[in-house]
Amino acid sequence: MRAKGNVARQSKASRPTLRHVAERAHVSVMTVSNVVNERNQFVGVKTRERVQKAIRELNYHPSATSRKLRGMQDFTIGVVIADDEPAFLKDPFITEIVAGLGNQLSAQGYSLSIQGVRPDQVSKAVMFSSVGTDGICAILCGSEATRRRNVEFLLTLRQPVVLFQETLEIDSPHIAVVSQDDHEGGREIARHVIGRGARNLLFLRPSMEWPAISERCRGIRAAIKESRSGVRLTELECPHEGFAETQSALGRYLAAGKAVDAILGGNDRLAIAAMRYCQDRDIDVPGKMKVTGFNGFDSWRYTKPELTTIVSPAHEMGQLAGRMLLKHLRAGTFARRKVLVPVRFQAGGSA
Amino acid sequence: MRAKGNVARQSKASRPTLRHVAERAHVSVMTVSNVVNERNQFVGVKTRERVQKAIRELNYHPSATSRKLRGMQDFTIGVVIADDEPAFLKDPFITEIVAGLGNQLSAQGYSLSIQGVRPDQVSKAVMFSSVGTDGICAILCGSEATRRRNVEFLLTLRQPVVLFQETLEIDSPHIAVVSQDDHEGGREIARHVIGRGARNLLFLRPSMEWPAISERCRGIRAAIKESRSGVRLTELECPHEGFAETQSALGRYLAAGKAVDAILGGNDRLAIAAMRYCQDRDIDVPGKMKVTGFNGFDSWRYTKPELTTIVSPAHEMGQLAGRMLLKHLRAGTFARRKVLVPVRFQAGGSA
DNA sequence: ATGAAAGCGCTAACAG
DNA sequence: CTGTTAGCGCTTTCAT
Repeated sequence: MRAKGNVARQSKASRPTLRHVAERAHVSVMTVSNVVNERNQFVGVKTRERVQKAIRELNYHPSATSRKLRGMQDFTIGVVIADDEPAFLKDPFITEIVAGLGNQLSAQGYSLSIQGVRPDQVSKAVMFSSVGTDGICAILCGSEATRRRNVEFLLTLRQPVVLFQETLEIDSPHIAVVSQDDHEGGREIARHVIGRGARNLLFLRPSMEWPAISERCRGIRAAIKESRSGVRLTELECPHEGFAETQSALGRYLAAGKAVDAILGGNDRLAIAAMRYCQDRDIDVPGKMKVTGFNGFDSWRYTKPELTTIVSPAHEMGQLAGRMLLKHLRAGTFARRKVLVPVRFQAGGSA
Repeated sequence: MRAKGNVARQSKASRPTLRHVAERAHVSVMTVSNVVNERNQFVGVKTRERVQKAIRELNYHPSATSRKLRGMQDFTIGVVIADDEPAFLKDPFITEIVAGLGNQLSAQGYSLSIQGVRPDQVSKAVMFSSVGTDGICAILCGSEATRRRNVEFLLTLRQPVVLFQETLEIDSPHIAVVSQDDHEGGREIARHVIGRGARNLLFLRPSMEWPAISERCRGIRAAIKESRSGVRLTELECPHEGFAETQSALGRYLAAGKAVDAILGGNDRLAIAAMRYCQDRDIDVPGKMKVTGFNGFDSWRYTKPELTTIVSPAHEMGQLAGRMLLKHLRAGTFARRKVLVPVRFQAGGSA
């Protein structure tokens, strides 16, 4: 199937190749290749100009796929985001990671391929049905068993993998984990509210299991233990993480007469829902009820009083993952298989 | 360079190929290929089992790159997001589009490649340095001249292109534009505040030029014209779109003694910044000052009173773009080159 | 039902 | 400086 003359059909089949350029410039394909790749030492000035002219006239763009096959490198990193909802980029924590990763990779000539997928469908993702990446980043969620299974699967790909916020113990030299210090974040935030007199804490967690959430909760427990006071903690699961659902779950809990003087949101969205719920019922924040969030990116500013929260280094985490992956591609191994990035406590008026 | 024995080096070089599987199963590569692609009619049952065993044992995964080259199709759509800031996925409008697109493409066996890039660097994006996509989606911004140049460039790629929210007139059968009805959205929101008595409107626009913002502004002007009243509109540019910067720009404007009774945010973030500014200075919202946003996804719920805003169909726009692109890949042309998706006015308490 | 050959577009290695 | 050869991993076509 040859090109159909000069009608610019918009299809791969009709895109010019090195050979077309070579014929047009009356040189060999190799010379064109040399020009395209700026190996100027190997090409005479006049020849180069002729070739460049042909390239322009034919509107030649090299085929990434051929280069990849020939070079046995894909110059692509794949990102899989496990999520139950189709809006897999809703969480700013995730978008910051992806943006950081993407920027880092672009700067090094790599592409980013991205896919959102249900936690139980990871191994069936289009991204893995055939492999066109040099390395993988994954943000997993779901039960330990599900995550374990997905990690095992990723290992079969024979590519370096960076996981975010994963707490499973993994014993492979080709899997690294990048996390923020959620434990310390939880500890700091609990210490803060306890220091301000709170005694009955309520932790709001999304129904979907994210390992990071459990870490935050463990941090809170650690702070309670350290305080040696009679502080109590209850966990409340908020189905679907939606605004209205969160508020009605909270409403049911409070209506049952349970004493609560601090609500610790597993993330900012949960915290804001709770705060608005209180304010709508004239429960003074922070007077009667302290409210804290987690992973403040922008939304902590949206409320009045501003949200006391933990600022996440998500963008840096993405960049870091990119650097680690590319380094593994060169070195064949990860220098560090576990990296913990510090978080920052940020006081607002809500607690 | 052969594989290095049985040590599982984690590199492309050592990944098993069809040939390895074929040797192990004592069949030809073609037979393995047939098994992998489930062309069961061409393979005997016993042979198939032997091959599957070899595949499992060697941990074979087909090479996407080879398939792409051989099939002259990349099964990949590229998304370029022009943005001045590195956090190119910060805007939920964009993430919803990307998620919608990604979901649609995955469902059809396509991958999504994504890159954020400065508006004046689009043509230098890694994504285009060599072409490994079948089609392109672009969210452009910047001046008309810049966008025009970028569109021209995209045309040289000889691929179908879907642009979001683009207002330039483009005359190519291979470029389609998907937009939400920003004009109507602006009109509705202005009509609303005017109906409630506002006479001096202030439109907050981000300093980066987005065509959609201009559309919203035009819609506002249209509503003012229709109202046949002495309503006045001023535009205020908010540098960097940041919270503090927006507030100080607004502060400077109001301090100059200009009369304003309604602030129309070009997007929700700007609106929320303005609303918080007013509330901190005891300017009653909506009593003394009406405030409206645009593109409410979640954050409209974060404020008290809740934000009156326009709900964007961004996810659907992404899905739609995906369908259009894949259809072009089959049909060689776009059925419609301009699609306008309706928006929905959503009343809150802020206006 | 199975296999051999050819070639997708590109580049490393070498020959002139 | 320029050209020829071979081959990356896969699938289409044709032969057995």
